[in-house]
Amino acid sequence: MVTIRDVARLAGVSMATAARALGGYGYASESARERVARAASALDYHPNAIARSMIKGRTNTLGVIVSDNANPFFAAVVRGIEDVVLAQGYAIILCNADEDPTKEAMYVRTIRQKRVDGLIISPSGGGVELLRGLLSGGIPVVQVDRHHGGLKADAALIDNRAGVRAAVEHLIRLGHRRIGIISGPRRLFTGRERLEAFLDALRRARIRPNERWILEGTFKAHSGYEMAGQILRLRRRPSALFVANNLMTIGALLRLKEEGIAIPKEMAVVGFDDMDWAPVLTPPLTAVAQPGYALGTVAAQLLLRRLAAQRGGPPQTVVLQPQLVVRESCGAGARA
Amino acid sequence: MVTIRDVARLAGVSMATAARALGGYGYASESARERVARAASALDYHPNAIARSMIKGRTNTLGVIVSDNANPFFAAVVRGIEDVVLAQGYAIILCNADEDPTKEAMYVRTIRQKRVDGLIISPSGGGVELLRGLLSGGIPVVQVDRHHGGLKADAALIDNRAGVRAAVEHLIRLGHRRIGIISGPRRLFTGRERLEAFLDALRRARIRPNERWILEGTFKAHSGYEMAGQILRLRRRPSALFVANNLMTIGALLRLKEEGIAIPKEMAVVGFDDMDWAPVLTPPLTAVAQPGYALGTVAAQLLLRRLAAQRGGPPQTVVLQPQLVVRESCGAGARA
DNA sequence: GCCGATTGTGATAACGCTCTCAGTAATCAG
DNA sequence: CTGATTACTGAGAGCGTTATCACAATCGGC
Repeated sequence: MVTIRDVARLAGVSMATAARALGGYGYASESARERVARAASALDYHPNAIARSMIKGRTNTLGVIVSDNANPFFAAVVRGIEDVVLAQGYAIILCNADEDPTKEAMYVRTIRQKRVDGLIISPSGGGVELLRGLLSGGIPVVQVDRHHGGLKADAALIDNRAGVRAAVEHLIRLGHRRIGIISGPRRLFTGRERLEAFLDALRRARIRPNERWILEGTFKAHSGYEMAGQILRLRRRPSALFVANNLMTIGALLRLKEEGIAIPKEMAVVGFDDMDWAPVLTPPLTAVAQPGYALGTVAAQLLLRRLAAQRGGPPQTVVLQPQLVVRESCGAGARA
Repeated sequence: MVTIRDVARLAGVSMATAARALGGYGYASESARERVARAASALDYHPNAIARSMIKGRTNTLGVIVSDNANPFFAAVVRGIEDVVLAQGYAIILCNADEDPTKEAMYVRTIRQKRVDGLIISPSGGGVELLRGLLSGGIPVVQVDRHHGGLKADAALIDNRAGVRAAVEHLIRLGHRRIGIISGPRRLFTGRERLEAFLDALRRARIRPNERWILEGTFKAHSGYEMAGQILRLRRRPSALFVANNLMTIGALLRLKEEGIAIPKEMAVVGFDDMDWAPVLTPPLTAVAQPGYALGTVAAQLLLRRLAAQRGGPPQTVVLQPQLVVRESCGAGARA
């Protein structure tokens, strides 16, 4: 690999001068500048960012840890982060932790060793000490989508409660009283929050929740399929079903289809997290749209702000509002 | 940030000994090892991977450049790459080039400056010189999904032609003669290849392609919507439509739905790239399933092989077979 | 009691760059 | 013509590791 020393030699100047000419800082005569540039391109010189990081104390790299990039929601978040951060010259290291605290911890350690300038993480809820370590080591951390109460770090969140409430109230408004839920795992922040909001919404309408209609899934498509099957096997079924994330909604819809259940007549369905394909379903799916891409951009902006103003101020939380997109899977809508 | 020098000082040994104790190489007495370990954890020491890379000449980091991580296909590819590569201790830097040669070039440069150990790229078709530069600089490059003929680098590809042929032959077998296509941009490898394979398949069946039924889209959902609209406006319409990627299929299906076209009766549809939600559509969508995740794992393995055996052998190409998943959107299928 | 091997230790030189500092030559004010 | 300023240059320190040496201490074999 060709170094700045080689460039300097070919250009007939010292390393220092070559560095100044290439880096565009300090003095360098026109002729020196030109000879160095010519030498650099002749040798196909590419500055070593590693060596530069060594001195500058910054890597222009950010860590991003999400649970699963193959989930369209997180893919959108990641995309949002990247778009914002790119303009400031940062690259991102992407990690999929699969909601596994061990894997997450491993990644946090790696990320830290690589001396990223900052970290955006969707915490699984496991050990928070490592993240605290990052913060006290001067590496800003921003939480996305979920947040850990005990961590004094910025967060970009979705108002899950408002989204769930809108969905459930929509069902109630359409006359549903028997409402079931396929929720996420309790150990996950979003899993808990959406379930609690669901129960809250029922309570508010003076509807007593039926335990048999509350099923805890894993946020994976397969579990949506399974849980929907369980609900269908009940003698007394709910008339409406709220599914707490995108993947489980696919599974649930598939099961309902396989069992020949008419939507919304025999079972109304609302999903959490709207997807591109929701309007092409028959009937089009009513869903709570989460602004995933925007969430990523906000998280990135929070991080950039921290990076600009060294360790300034108390943790900040930005909450984005989801939007209930009413289509026809609950009985409402234009062509219902 | 605490360095190995601080650890050494606290443990009462030299830097060299501390490094040996921590790194587990060379000699270090039991007592030294223990004192160093204690000092390290007391100080919350995290080794500086940047400094290590400086010496070792490797960063344990790989570059991944795709067109858009928000596209589920690429998200799956990225996920596949990461899963394989993680086991070998590599982290990945993710870049979205948006099929933009300028952006891609910028990323390749950044990636190179960061001295990644290797690069997996889905090339947009723009300048290939930079990639050649990487290769001649000793940094292995693996192409994924697309490939550039003029680049002597490994590639992991999908057999687009076979996939398209299977889709078109399926339509023909069901009696369709008037078949349209919403293709991808000609400047992209996959765009060209799928269109050519489409024309080939028609030719093989002695069907003369109708130019009005050949529409070039952008591989984005919106263009699927637009192009489907154009087809519907024709006086003489095709009876079947092949859509060359996942996003455009969503757009096209939406348009067909909005215009009240019955699938498959008024228009049969086959999509390229199967998606989780394809079976929940009404009717379930027939599509060519691309093994995106597997493609990522294969690309990663090719890269790891290059990294293990220094610059060994001629470029290798692995071609994965797609699979036509027959459902009911073309008129075939169990419940057609 | 000496030799060679084994075990343990600490200086110190890299890695490739940036940045400070000293020094030279040229320019300019007085 | 002197002293100060400006324009430019190169030597060299240092970022935090690893790797190479030289050297000290211990030990077994004769």
